[in-house]
Amino acid sequence: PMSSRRRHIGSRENPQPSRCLGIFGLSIYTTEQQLHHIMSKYGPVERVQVVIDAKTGRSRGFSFVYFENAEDAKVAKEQCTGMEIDGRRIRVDFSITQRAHTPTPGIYMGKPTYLTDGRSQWGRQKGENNYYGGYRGGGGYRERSPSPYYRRRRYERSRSRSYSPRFDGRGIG
DNA sequence: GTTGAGCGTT
Repeated sequence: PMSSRRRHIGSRENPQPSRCLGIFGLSIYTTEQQLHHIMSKYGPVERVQVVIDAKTGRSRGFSFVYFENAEDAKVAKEQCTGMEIDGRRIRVDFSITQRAHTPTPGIYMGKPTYLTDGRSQWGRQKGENNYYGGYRGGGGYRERSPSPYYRRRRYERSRSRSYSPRFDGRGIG
């Protein structure tokens, strides 16, 4: 049963149309300014908020965009889902929640982003070397190949190297 | 500089 003081409408699978869009799957380098620029094509935008992780100060990879008109939000949602920004394919939906939580003085009451024993949700200790665990086989987290995401990023990085002595026309010597 | 999924704590 849902609280009568709920701050969200609808459900994850079935968000109800509103002026507020949630944008997910963002690169952590995508800015509110970029998003504003993109979303303004569909109508006046009241506000853009990229959600920042309080601990690291970096984007958590999602944001909320408030349009002035729900109709514009609808069009933007339809047009922008699947769009690529900074190498990431984004998902756009009507927001379930309509605003941030009310700030609570004192201790943080939200869901923890990280497990409290310092172990990430992938079972690796923070700071542990990436390459050695996997070769033990049988349960090592690296026995599988890197994720498609990671391989793609790696590929793009290699493509964007600005200088390569072998291929600059002069050779190495 | 970016892994994995993610609905927000000014």
